[in-house]
Order: sequence, then structure tokens, then C-alpha cells
Amino acid sequence: MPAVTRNINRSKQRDAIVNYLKTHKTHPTADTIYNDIKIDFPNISLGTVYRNLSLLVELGEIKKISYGAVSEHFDGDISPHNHFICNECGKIFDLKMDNLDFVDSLAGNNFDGRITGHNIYFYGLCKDCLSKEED
Amino acid sequence: MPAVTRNINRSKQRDAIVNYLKTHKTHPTADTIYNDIKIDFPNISLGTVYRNLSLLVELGEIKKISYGAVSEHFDGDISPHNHFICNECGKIFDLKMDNLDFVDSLAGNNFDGRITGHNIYFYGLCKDCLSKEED
DNA sequence: CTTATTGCAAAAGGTTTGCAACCGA
DNA sequence: TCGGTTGCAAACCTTTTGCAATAAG
Repeated sequence: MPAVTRNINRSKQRDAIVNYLKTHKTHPTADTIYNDIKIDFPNISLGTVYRNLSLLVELGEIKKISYGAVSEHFDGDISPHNHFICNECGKIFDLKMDNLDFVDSLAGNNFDGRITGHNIYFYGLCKDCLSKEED
Repeated sequence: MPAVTRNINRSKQRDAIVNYLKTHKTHPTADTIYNDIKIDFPNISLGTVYRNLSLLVELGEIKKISYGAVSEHFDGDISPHNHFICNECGKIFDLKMDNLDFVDSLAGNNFDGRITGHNIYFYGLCKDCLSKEED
């Protein structure tokens, strides 16, 4: 999966970032990591944190928890429905799901809280990008 | 639901934005709306589009399709799991879901594409925010 | 007439990037 | 030594905001 061709040298800063993420289950932002890591690396810069985070995502060592879009999208359809977002082309599709029982069962089992049935984002590959996948 | 107390006057610009969103199923961004609407309103400004979009979301006339976070979050845990994001406090929780059959059945029914089982974002209220809801 | 809304431009985040110095192998 | 990485600062992009002018009721 990691399609990084260029050479990679280790760095104390990157090691610290990885270590921070492996030992913190808080899903922090770049800025949080930056501030926490400054205790050990007083001179580290935010740019270094950002650069290392994208490299680590590229290497598959960490994951980005994100919608993946640069800017917000809007929907004129306010009826209950969910969305599917294509990881490849970024297009957003409506998902009309009649059976949302799984949400209740999920909430009843290993989750403490209330999941709103019609505010779920599914990711994957859309039809078009699936067919282009023949290589 | 719409908890807007202040007075609202209609405006041609806002009407055009609503109309655009009700007639386009493309889930556009503010910038896309801005550019498309400029054909009829050459002097409209991006600020106006943004202001109206947030007002319309507040009024419940449109919906924002978004992760809801200001900045990206990162995860050191790359094992297959999903995430739950609290609409109230923004905290992110891990969801370990063993039974993802519903994803396949969903994909087989009304969806054309491939949903990646472990890249789903569920929204709602977390335990803490649920208990604070007593008012 | 009163005040909500606009257009404009500046400001405010978050993220990326160019560059010279520095560090790793 | 060679080139990957850093710190710094400037640039970039999306979104927000202050303000005077305009439009709505």
C-alpha cells in the first residue's frame, strides 16, 4: 500500500510524533500534537508537524480522520438520508437507507451514546471509479 | 428546531441560493454556488453566499454535509475500526464493529459502488453530552 | 423610517511551501 | 559527502467579519 518511492531518513521529530499518536487515543489535531510535543522539542515548528503527519499518512503508519474535502459541501435535500463519499473522485452521493436497525443494535452493544441514524458518512469507491480501477 | 429569534428579510440573493440548492443534487461548495449564481447576479460576493448558507443551515432549510471539524484529526491506530463523532462536544470515539454485514447488504441493494466497511463516520451524542441534555 | 442585507476588502484560521541551515546514513 | 529534514516565514485557501451603502417591509 505505501507507495512512497523516495528515500526516507529517520528523524527524532517524526519518531516523537509517531510515538505521541501511538500512545494517545485522543485523535488529536496537528496543533495539539505540536503543542504537546514542544515540551520535548522546544524548537519544533508547526510546519514540521504537518509535513511529518502527511508523510506518515502516506506511509500508512497513521490515519487521517477526515471528511477528506478541502471545503464544506451543502445539500438542499433535508429529508432523512445518508451520504456516500468517493475516496477517489470526492463526489458525494445520497444513500436512501430504509433499514437502519443496525444503528440501534450497534448503539446497544459496544457504544455508549446515541447515534443519529441519518447522519452517517460512508466512504469507498463509486461506480465510475470502480470501473476505472481495471489496471 | 429553527431557533432563530432575530428578524429575517427576504433577499433575491438568498432566494437564488436556496433555489440553486433545491434544483441541484450535486452537493456543491460555497464557491461552486457562488460561481454558478454569478451568471444571474454578477455583483454577488462570496461573503454573501457564505452568510446566507449559514443562515439557511440555521433555519433548517438546507444542510451542511460536513465532518464538522475546523481542522483535521489524526489516529495512530490503523487497525480496522470506525469512528463516532459527537455533534455536541466534537470528541471522536472509536467504534469496534465486528458485524458489518449491513454494509454489504446496503451495497447490494440501492447503491452502485463499493463501500469500505471500516471507513464510516457515525454522528450523534456521546454519553456525557447525553446526560447533560437534561434541561 | 428602521434595520436586515449586500458588496467590498481586510482579517482570521488552518495548512502548505520556499529556502538556507542542519542532520542522518 | 549527499540528500533528506528542520525551523522560519511567507504564501495560500477557505471562511468570517467590519463597515458604509443599499434594499426590504
